[in-house]
Amino acid sequence: MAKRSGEKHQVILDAAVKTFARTGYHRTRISDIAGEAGVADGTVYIYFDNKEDILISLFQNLMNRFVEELRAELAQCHDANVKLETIIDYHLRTLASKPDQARVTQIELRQIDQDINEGISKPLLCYFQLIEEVIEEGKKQALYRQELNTRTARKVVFGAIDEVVTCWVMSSKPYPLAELKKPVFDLLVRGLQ
Amino acid sequence: MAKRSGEKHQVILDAAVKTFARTGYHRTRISDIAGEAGVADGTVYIYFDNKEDILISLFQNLMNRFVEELRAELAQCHDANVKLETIIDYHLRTLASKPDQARVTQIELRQIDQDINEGISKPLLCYFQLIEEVIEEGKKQALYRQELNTRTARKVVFGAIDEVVTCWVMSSKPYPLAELKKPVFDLLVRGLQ
Amino acid sequence: MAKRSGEKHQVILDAAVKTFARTGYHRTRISDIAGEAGVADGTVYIYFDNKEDILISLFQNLMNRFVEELRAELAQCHDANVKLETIIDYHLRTLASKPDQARVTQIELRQIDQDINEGISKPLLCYFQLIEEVIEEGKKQALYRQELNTRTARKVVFGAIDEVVTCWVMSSKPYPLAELKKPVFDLLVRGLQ
Amino acid sequence: MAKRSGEKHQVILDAAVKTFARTGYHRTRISDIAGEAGVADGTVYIYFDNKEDILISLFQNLMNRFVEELRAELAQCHDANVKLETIIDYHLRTLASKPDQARVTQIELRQIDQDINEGISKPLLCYFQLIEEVIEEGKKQALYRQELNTRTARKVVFGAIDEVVTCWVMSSKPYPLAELKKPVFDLLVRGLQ
DNA sequence: GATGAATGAGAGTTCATTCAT
DNA sequence: AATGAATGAACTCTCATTCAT
Repeated sequence: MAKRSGEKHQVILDAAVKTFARTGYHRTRISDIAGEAGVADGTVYIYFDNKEDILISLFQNLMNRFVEELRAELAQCHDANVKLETIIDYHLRTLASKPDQARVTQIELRQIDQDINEGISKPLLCYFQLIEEVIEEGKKQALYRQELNTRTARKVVFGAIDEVVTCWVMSSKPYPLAELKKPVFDLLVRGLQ
Repeated sequence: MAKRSGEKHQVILDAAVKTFARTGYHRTRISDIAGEAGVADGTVYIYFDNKEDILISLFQNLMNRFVEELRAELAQCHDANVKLETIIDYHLRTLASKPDQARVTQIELRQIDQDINEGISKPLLCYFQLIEEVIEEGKKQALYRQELNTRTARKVVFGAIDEVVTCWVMSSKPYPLAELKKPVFDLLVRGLQ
Repeated sequence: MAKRSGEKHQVILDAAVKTFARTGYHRTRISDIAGEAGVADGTVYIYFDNKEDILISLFQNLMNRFVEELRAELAQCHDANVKLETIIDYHLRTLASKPDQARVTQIELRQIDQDINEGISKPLLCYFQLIEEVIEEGKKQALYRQELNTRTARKVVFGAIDEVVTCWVMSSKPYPLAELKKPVFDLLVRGLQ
Repeated sequence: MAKRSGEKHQVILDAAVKTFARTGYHRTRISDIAGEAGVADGTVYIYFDNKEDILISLFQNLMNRFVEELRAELAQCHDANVKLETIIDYHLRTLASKPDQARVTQIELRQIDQDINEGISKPLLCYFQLIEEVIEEGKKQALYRQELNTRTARKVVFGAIDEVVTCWVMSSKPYPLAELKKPVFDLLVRGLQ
């Protein structure tokens, strides 16, 4: 059984983000993470069940904070369009500021059988839920078409943002991700109307 | 080094799709593929350099045919909107009809370091190119906004379709993927206008 | 090095018998014993040098008490046949009443390199000595054949009892071990005469 | 799945006997066996499932041949006493001539959870069966007491022989094991009468 | 004396890849 | 071209033992 708290827990998690981003999930050995964290190999197993557990814990940590903070930002606006803009802005801004985490989220995380793993799908579903709520709100506010299928719309919205981030992560030349907020928002909001 | 043709080449490729889809790329052993193909383990190495090469060849095969056929269909229409609809329709239709390939494309393929691997990115860029051409055409036909950033728009379009397919692949309950063509098209076309 | 007495010493020993009997020596972790004893892992090492030391201490404890008590019972009879009967009776009775100890004695103890380990062989030799004394006595009392090789006879006697106990320990269906005293005694005593 | 035949199979088995006898089962590493056999570590796993499987295969091999040959020898005598003598003689002679196998049988084999492992118990039960048949025969021939409990008698007989061999294996000074045949037989046959 | 987090050596096992046939 | 037995590097995970508190 793995301990879910403690200082070392976080140290290992931080080392894992760095190492996964640099080396890739499958090429990363437990000893790489342990070395980066400055602990013994065995110590990793005090805090995590195995390598996959580290990656999932990582993602859960990130996503929980992500959704929480995003919800807080959304609470401050009432217009669905503003909320949509906030989602896009927050999503891009957050990942742009943490390239290592972005890489892990966009690339390494997909190295796991996602269908089986509810450790990944559950936190993600929270985010999906959030997007769908905003779309529903837009429909109620008569900003978006009534015949819009909320679930499909959510897939389009998330898919669009996700692809924009993935391209940014994979790009060999760096460019400001946040600047894509406006064109993406323009496109999506018109699509929903 | 590796022989790129021959009857067995295709037999092995077919076996690989099936096995990757069923077991997942990393959990699939060369001997599994060889067994499914009815050849000896060593024979696989006559036709492919290594395991990764199989996955990439698979994808190149699929994408080459995909882009080729799509280009043929697009050649028959002139209106950019119709072309966009054709892209979405063809994309969804093709993957819906070949669930194993869909799974490999959406899930297993992402298990490889994509940034390094131009074997994956090149065929994909052809498809991206195709989408961008259609968007450009729509701008020329004054169907789409002139200030639209073509590259960003392409990301939104591809991201949307890709996510729709991924959700379908990951879904535990089967549903008709092709039916999502209309709502996705409606959303994207309005976004572009 | 290790403290050989104290209340915790016995607590740990008791926990070890239980755990070895349940899980087997090699599959038992120090932390299992510590957990069962309600002490910290490190505490075990205050009282014992290592895992093997626990098993040996266990055996020495048991055998010392065993031989001591058996000697006391034997002191009360003079006829060698009665003494032999007492040995068999006591051996079977003792182990029958303590199944955990029986399992450790018959099975787990044999998981150690016995030839090297005088911690095991010494207490055992005391018991062997005891048996040989009784056989010698029987020869002096003209109950047993003069040409009997005492050492070989002892091996037969001990081997017979030991095997009977082992079979009982390994049996899936429980049965009364003590009832085997009479047939075993009958067989052995005739053999010695 | 492990192959049960082939030249290497036997080579590995021979190397395992030697290594187990020299180093002890638990201290023997797969690489030790592989090295002794002159094959790669991985090759061992083509022929055996794991380390335990090697030990068990070893024992099954030995016991099958043991029981088979013993049955052949017994077929040539009709008197139960002669048969009993043959059993003891064959048992001692066989193990005396193969000290490595004797050590594995008497010591290393007991390092495995015997109760769970029918790979060990089944071949052993064949031998037990054989002994019991001879005792039954002796009762029918009116050589042995009618009230003798066959099962208990078998335990005494086997336990006696087994202990004699164990003592011989553990002895620091070598001595001729076969010479113990006569005293052991004398003792057991009188016991049975 | 007691704790229990941390250690790190160690071994079993897997499987992509090779190559003699 | 085809085979498949053999290879051996690679890596995860365990757990007895230590030691700072």
